[in-house]
Amino acid sequence: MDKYDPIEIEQKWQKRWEEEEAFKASEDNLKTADGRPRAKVYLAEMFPYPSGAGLHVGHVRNFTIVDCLARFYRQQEMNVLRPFGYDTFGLPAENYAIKTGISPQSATETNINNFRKQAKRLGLAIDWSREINTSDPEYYRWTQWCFLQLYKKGLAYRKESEQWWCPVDQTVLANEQVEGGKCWRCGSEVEKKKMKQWFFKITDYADELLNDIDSLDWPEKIKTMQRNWIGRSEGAEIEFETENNLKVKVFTTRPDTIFGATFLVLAPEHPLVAELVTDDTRAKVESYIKETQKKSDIERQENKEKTGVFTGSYAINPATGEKMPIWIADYVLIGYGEGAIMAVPAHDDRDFEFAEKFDLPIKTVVEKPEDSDDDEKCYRGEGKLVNSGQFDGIDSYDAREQVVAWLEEQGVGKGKVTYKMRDWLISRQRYWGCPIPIAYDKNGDPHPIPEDQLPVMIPEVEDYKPDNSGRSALAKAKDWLKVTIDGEEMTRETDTLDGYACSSWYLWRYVSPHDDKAAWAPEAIKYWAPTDVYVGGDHAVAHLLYIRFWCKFFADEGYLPFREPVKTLLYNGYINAPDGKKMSKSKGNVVDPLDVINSGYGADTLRTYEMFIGPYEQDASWDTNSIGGVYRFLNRCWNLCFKTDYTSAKTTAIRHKTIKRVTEDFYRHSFNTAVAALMEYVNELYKLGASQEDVVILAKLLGPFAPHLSAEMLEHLGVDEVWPTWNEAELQEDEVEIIVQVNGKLRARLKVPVSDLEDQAKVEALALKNENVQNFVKGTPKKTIYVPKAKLLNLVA
RNA sequence: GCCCAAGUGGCGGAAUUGGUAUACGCGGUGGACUUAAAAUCCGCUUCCUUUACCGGAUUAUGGGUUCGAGUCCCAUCUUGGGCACCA
Repeated sequence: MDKYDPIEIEQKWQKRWEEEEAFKASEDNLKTADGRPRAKVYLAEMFPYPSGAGLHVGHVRNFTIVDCLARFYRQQEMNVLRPFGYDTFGLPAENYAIKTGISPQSATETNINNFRKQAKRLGLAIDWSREINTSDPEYYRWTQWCFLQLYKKGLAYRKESEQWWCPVDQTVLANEQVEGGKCWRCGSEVEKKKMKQWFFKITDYADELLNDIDSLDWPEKIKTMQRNWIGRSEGAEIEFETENNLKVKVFTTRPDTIFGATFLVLAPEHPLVAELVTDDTRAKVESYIKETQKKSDIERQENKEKTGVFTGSYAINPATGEKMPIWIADYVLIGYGEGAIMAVPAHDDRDFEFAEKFDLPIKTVVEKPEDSDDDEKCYRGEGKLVNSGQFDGIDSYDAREQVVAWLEEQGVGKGKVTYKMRDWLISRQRYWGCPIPIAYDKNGDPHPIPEDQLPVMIPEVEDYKPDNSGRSALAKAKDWLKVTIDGEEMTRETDTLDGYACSSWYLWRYVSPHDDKAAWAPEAIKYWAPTDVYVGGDHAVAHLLYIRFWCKFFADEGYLPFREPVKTLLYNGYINAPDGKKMSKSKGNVVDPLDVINSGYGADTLRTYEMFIGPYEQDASWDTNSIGGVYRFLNRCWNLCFKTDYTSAKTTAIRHKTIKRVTEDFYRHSFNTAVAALMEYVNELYKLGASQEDVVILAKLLGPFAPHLSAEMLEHLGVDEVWPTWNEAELQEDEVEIIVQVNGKLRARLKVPVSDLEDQAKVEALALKNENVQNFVKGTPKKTIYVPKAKLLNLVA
């Protein structure tokens, strides 16, 4: 070989790694070759959905981040688990089946084979013996087992309610899957539909899910989104009695303002509306409710002009004894709190707007402090209470607790915490998902499928289309529908589980992927889990909240010895097309990573380029020119090893400096600057000449980014891959450069021997002798600041 | 509307704790090699002034703290993200 040939080198090493099963992980691998203990590290990317289009440059970035870390830790002689799998249930495969008649099972298999082949071309340090696939019965058997554990504890339950329904995908959606009133997958406007559906009771864990966010080493952005999603509000539930002796419960975060509550507002869907409406208001109320139902949720959100009607009934304010008219309005949402509010127009924008429009009384009960610069008509802040009976003069913030205690004494209210987060809707009226392991008896009551009858297999059908009755294509498998439990004939559930259920536990399956006795083996989970570093660029709320929920649940059940599944989360950015737009087939601006490899650049160049493109957490645009620069860099590395005679140049300091920079950059996940440091190192070696030791270090440091080239170089040099260490003492050059500033502006650079660095008098004298420095100082400086650590002298003239 | 993050050359970006702003790469440009081109190698490349040195300006804008500010503080502008009638 007289030229760097990435294709040849990569084929050679990929074949060898495959034959040697080089990245097989074992929990018995506890000691290094020379007997030192190995620490474990468990790394994973968010496993991909294997689409027919194959690998995308975004996958490459995601996988390479994990791979760089995995190889870095391997080279540091740690015991690394770096598995891989496929998230295969979902609509694309099913829609493809409806269109072509090719079964999702078979399409998925084709896609996985293609994906695996492509992933292997990247030279990933994966333990391929642990590959998992969520639509494999060996896997979803345990997804069903997980469901049954939740069911046993009452955390999987069935409830009839209004649900988001996607008319195009013909299935219900979880709240987390509705984005701005549209389906997360197909983008069509969702509707509300009343259906009996399965839920997971994630709200039982709301408090813990919220509190534990603080302790996570996750990006602040994700943590904030999760906090907002859970949306905890502290306040009170207050009961208002109506004139016809009905009780209306409301939720408020401002019980301190109860003396200012002048009317009640109920959501149009509120169950008490029918009883509150009077004969002379009935027509108006009914037409308003009808109008509201017709309006889509998007319209309701967009048009914030307040609308509403009076029911004709009154309630009594328990604090003041005053009569309060009861209204209905669509700005009050049925799904939050009690679906009803006490309106305090003086201190709430929405209530204020409503009161102005419908001419309802506005009563001030919180005094705006004199120094407040709030000039809104309606004061929302804190202040002294007024017009509030025995609470007058108390600060509104302190009054909250006192008012609640007082209401409690009278039996009309109590403190309450409310969350925006709802329970997780998991039923999907689709074929290509994990069947819910439930059957119904003659009365329609649900029974769990016994664990020894798992898995509930997905039946083969001819036609994958859901019918418009709201049932999945599973309903067409007539024989499959029948099941006998305890001698009783029953009918199977035809809904399948939300795909997010399947991905809520896969990180634990990886530790014992072929175990047929348990979802995960207790010893293996204790050794490997939790996941040390998890890398992905999607699912900030849904998936990343669900795995936390399941983790806490299974910890409570004694199956997991930890309560958070992921220690460090790296949230990587997208790679956009060269024009800065999202890559998409329709725009024709997609860069295919396999094309990049096959064009002659090879996987090492692709990997290194994607790590060099910018900070991993930022979006980046593909640059066809820049990748050439990375290829040139790897060429120069190859040349230093295979085409250059070694010299005895003085490179010790730069070599140690480079080891330090690259190592520290890995610890702070600054991959782009680590590559830059290696580039600088190579440039220096080209200038000064390289010793064999210099090239050995280069080969080792290159390992995480360009593993094939690194392996080729190490083999040639006859050394192992063990990560090098640096010596602080070797970092010092003989001579150092001292920056001389006058009034903070750079005026000279002085070369002094290292031994003089701490000698301020000597450095100062030398600086003052400098002609250019004298031009600005003109005599003796007024003041001198010397910072040897920064190699900087500042003279104040 | 509310909350958060970010603004650095022609471009992607670097500067880890307040201490040499513009590392590294792209692009551009000059040279070597070559009959020629590609590839490769060696320079230069923030802007203004200058043959050059020296000098001046510059991290969105305006102020402030400091011997010293891209970094800290205040205000303004712009961009991106999240939330959005959640009582």
